[in-house]
Amino acid sequence: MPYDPSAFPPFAVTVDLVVLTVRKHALCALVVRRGEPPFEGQWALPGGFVRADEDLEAAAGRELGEETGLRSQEPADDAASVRDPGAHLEQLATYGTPDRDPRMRVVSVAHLVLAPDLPTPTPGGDARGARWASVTSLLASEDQGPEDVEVGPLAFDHDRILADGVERARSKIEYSSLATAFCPPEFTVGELRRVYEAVWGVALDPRNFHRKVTGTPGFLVPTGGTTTRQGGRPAQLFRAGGATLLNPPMLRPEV
Amino acid sequence: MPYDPSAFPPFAVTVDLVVLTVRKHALCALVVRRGEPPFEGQWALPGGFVRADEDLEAAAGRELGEETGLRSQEPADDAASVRDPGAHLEQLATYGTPDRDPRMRVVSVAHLVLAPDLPTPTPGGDARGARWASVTSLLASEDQGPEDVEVGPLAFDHDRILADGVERARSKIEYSSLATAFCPPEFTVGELRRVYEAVWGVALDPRNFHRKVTGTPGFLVPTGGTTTRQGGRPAQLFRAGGATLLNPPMLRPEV
DNA sequence: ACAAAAGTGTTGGATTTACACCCATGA
DNA sequence: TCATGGGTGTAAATCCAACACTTTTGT
Repeated sequence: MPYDPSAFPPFAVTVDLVVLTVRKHALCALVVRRGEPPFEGQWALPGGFVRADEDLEAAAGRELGEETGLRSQEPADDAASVRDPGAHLEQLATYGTPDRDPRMRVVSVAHLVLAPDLPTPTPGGDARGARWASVTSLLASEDQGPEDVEVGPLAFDHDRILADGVERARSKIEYSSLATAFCPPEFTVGELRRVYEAVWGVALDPRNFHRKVTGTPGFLVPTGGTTTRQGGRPAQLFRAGGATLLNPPMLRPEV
Repeated sequence: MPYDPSAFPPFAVTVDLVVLTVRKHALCALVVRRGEPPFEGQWALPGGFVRADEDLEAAAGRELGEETGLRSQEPADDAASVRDPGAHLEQLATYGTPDRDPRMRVVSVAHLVLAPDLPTPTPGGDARGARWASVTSLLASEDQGPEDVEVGPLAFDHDRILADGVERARSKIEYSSLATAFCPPEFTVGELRRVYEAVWGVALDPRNFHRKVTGTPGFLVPTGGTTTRQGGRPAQLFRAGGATLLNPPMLRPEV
């Protein structure tokens, strides 16, 4: 088939963001309220158009900064991760069903962001209404009654994008050190365990968990400090080590 | 930021295919020779434009059929998998670096296809020049000398897309039953083992492999027949069972 | 003293690995 | 009979789940 650059069908390309964090022992996602039709007033995932000369990942990072003030840090530049609450960013999947946007043909490249709990309850930036909502309430709203009435079904196909992102996060922390992206720069083993418990929605044995993560070489490096911010006996503080793969993987208990 | 549908930057959206199969104990990818500039005469991954009213996965399936005559079979319709050599198709990733195509801004949604070894050595269809090339020769051509001079570096960023697809296939057969997609409808345990060995490039213990795959409930279902097409003692024939997840996973030996 | 969270030790069961050994066919 | 691949048995090493038990703080 000969290639005719002037005859390609025109598409709009956007990035949508599944921004996840752990707050109060629950997995939460960032949602924004739409200011214009379609789906005006409804909640949606943050996102926006890719600019004409902008890389996809750069567009996702830009939108992330505009909505939350976060900065993604994929290649961890030296000690930048200490002074700045960075976040993990990766491409999730692309959604391009012809009628997913009633106005025009839009292909959206969704990205997944894992961020530590932010000091600001409501993320700042130029976002109109933005809030954290627990993913259980967001994902349950399709089938069951309105558990959290404030956020109904999300706009467009964002419920599915969110579900895909949550599933990706749940499976990826099994075999990688990605769960540390939910933690502040320095954290305890117990705090890391509560991340796993929140993301998976299960209870883990603290003793076995401790042995597992401290026994994997390169996964955690002790900083020397301790803290009692969780109460009880002082706990050692750790930073994420260089190891990005967790082998053997963390085992997710049966549901 | 107000939404102006008439002002979005125009993008071309394509699908590119990483079609993998196992031939003669080697993992091979389908490549086509480009007939026009840019990269005229160079080899590339098969692909093409997404039509104005076409789903992304449908576009990938259509291109697959045009290039190979294969049909994807994601939702395995009853016994269709028996009479037709189906193939596994899934979305891989999206590539949209601004200058990846010198002519215009092109965002390509790459898909991964795993297919059984086809009876036709050179895939038919409307493809000009199409051939299978071993991924080791394709991926080695960047660094080392031209091991297989006929296929040099691939056009555009297709070397990277291919590498991502191969890595996805290698990791996914660890914990899923996806390796059966490389096999004909009925196959032996030894044939399945040779798929793993070709994809991973390692040797596996035939006895332990046999116990592992036959001992996982729902993974393989015996058809009752036997074959001696590999020589030696007749081997039982199996079909892929309903189980799509392999737990505990197949362990990939250290390299 | 007590509660709470952090850690260590130990034991039984499951899984993996390595390899000895037997089975059924074609040449 | 021999080569070839298919398949079963078994013992050592390893890994994981469960839980008793000790440590160190705040109240």
